[in-house]
Amino acid sequence: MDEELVSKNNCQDDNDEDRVQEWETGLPTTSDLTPLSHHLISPELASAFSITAEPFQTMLDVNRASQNTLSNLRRHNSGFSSNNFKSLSSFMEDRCLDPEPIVVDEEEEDEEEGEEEVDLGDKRKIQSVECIEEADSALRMENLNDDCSARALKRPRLVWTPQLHKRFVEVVAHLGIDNAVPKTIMQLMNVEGLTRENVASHLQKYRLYLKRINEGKSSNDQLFASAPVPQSLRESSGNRNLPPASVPYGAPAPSMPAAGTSHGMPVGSYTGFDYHPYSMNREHQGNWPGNYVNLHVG
DNA sequence: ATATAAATAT
DNA sequence: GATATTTATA
Repeated sequence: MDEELVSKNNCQDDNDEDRVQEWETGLPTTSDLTPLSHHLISPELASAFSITAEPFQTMLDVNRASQNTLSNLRRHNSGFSSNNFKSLSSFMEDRCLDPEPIVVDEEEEDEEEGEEEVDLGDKRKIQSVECIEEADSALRMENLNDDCSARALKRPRLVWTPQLHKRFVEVVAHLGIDNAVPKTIMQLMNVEGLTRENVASHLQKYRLYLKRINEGKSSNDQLFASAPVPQSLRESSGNRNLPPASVPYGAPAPSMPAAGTSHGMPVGSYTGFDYHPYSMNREHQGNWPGNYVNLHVG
């Protein structure tokens, strides 16, 4: 008897999904919308009425706001059919022409020590975070540089989406382990907003992962074991072109996580490096907010 | 899983 | 001695 109910619900979901899709297709694309840089009133008028203009918003801000909205929605509808969100997420994925690496504001992570202090005098340097926009940018350039550099200081926690990680792996493979150092990796990944320390941190984990794999091998293999990346992709010296979008990996011994090969999840998702059978990881359920996307590769 | 600090290396 | 990399902690 439950089945009937379930199928009914499914129908309902399908209907909803259709309608949402219909709704989505009717929406204007980003290019149709008023540019973020466009001011609704002229500066003169604004100052005449002592209206202070809102700080310039980049796509990053917009995306972040959208993420917050989504996560809030999700929180308030805990049992809600995730289809709707998937739909929404894909919507964002489709529409955002200026993708950013997904970041997430830390919230539930600050259990210990309630001292976080507002960041002041932070020596964190924003190395030429180009707020790229190939389009007409002459005007906003000035605003952008102020605002971006100022805003970039806070930098929420980076989430290594499958896409990002894939890119990372590709670049590392392309460089070869000798040249794969944080700065170079970062540059070749060419992902806006990605910092060197982001990469360094990830690289540390990745190396540990590689080590684990190689330890599992017989000592005989140990010689070549240092390179679980196909030789076709390895280059010892200069950087040529990046590997073509999807790399045909020859034989990743224990499934390489470059594409999603994890646990029960939909293909394409990625919760970390899966250490084959025995993983020291648990707590794998909760954290996958469903916001992926936004790899912007150059 | 990430970020950051501390220790080294260029 | 600044800047980048690696390692250790938070």
